[in-house]
Amino acid sequence: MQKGPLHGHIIERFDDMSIQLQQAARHILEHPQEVALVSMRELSRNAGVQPSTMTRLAKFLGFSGYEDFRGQHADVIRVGADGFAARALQRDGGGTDGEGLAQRMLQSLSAQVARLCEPDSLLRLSTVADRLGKARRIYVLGLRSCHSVAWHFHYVMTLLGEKTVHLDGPAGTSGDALIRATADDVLLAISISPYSLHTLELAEAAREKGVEIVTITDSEVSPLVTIAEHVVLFSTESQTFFHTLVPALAVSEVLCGLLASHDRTGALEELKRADRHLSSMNTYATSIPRRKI
Amino acid sequence: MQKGPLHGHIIERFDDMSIQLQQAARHILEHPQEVALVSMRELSRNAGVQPSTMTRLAKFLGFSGYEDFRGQHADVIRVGADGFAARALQRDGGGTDGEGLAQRMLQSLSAQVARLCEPDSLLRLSTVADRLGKARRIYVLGLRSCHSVAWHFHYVMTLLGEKTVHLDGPAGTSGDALIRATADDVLLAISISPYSLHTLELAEAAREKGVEIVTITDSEVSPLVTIAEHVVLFSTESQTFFHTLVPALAVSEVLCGLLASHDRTGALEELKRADRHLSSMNTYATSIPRRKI
DNA sequence: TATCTTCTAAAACACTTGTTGCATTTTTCG
DNA sequence: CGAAAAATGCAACAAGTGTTTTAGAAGATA
Repeated sequence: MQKGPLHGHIIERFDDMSIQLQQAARHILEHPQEVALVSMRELSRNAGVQPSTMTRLAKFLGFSGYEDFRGQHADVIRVGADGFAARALQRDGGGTDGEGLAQRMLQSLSAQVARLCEPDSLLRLSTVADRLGKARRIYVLGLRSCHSVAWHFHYVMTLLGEKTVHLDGPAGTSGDALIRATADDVLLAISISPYSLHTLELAEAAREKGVEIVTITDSEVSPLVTIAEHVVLFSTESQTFFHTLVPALAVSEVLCGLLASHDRTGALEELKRADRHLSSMNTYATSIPRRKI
Repeated sequence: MQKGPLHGHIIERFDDMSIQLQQAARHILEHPQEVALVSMRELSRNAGVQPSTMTRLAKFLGFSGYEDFRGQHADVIRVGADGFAARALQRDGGGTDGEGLAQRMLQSLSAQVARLCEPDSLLRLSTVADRLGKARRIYVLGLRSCHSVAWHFHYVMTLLGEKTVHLDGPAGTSGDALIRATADDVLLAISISPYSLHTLELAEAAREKGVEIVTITDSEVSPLVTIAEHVVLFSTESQTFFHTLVPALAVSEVLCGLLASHDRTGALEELKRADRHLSSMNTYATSIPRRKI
């Protein structure tokens, strides 16, 4: 039984309460969850107290009213679900309104990434990594907002070899690379709600060619789930009007990491080759350019 | 996140639901606890659905009404609290070596995003957001691995208007858009070590035209810092051979959020326009395609 | 005991809740 | 295309919510 800071607060002030208030408080100490789960009137009935007593108790404890009191209890339940989000609750709220939003966004993103550590997620991740590792070739498909994730996955994988093909040609040729896809290949499809129609069409087409589908998507009821062999889920919730792709990118990177760790020596070999090539192409600034002006 | 038998039940019947029912169900799948913790009307508001739809969903799932439905969810929370011994088990849980790496990666990523909440970071973020907000136009530059971040920033911003120009033309035309850049504009340059030479060259060229540089980069000694007016830093440390871009993407999203919040009503207006256009173009799958095979 | 203060019970209040019937829109199918 | 059916939004409803006010009961003080 979890007992938030409220628990201690109630005990502290217990001795100063009137008999009725104590009776109400005692019942709440024994059934903290019920505060959030049932109505005040029902709670007061169960506690053998008048409804008004509950309001008085809430105010006695320093809340603006019973609804505030219940809100706190609800929060305890919410964060109790995954202890990581507990940190998100400890917002000190300082700073300008802009900084407040930024802080809320970042804390929520951090928590969402942490939530991917659940056993179920981890299992799915390693399953998918295994499947991708066994594939002859990996076709990577992610349109619109998911382009960033798809491309990043592809980019990292190109450093490790040439297993991946990015389905994102210009001039509407996105899907053409699938021409030579076979049953030995896998399509990694990435999409979030609202689901791009083109992604679904291409995935369906690939499936009909016998290509196995693996998907990174945002919900159990994503249309991709119905046609995919393996699924990894992530959350897209954000404090803003648009969906976040930070957890999705994290998933993508983890998959890259797992794939690389399957064949550590081979990966290192390929990396060296990429390094040599890129430096011979003068791609990177090897030293910080002195200011000439 | 605990997901009772209700979870499976909803998924099972999901395909038979109408669109509105699906939207409600989707929200509940993602926030099962909220069903018990907030009122139906508030839940429906958060799900973007009419209150009646919730009642209908409950009945569709075989409950006598919404209150029954909520009761079930409350029960899940009640028993979940006691059976938290199970959660302790999943903490260090053995798992395969692959899962170990995944877990380490995710926890580290989560921590790195959380570290962006430091006051210094928050201040830089809001400063940069202000500067970007005042610019006539924002040129966005991110090559190679940073392409994903640059593109995602640009993509989100296109939903809000046409302030941004993505410097990423095909066939080596990346920088051409800078032709019409003036001192009223800002270049948002994103780069990590090893720094792409082309990025530095373009940034330098822009600066000579009087364009102010704002950069999202990985170090105080990044070459971009020397020519940039404002800087936001993030970490790229990862448990793998490649650098992570998850914190960078988080920074980008926060900037988008801040920019949108500067002009909330204008942003909403633009969003509606984008919505109308995209749906008229039939871009998204409005319903899950029934399996025809 | 008389008086004052504190506490409790009950009722009235304004408001929100979950629900339902109806008109309208959208989809389906002949 | 047009009729039938399904799905949706809207508004009204009764019931229940948390709160406040009131009057009276209980207890303390002198």
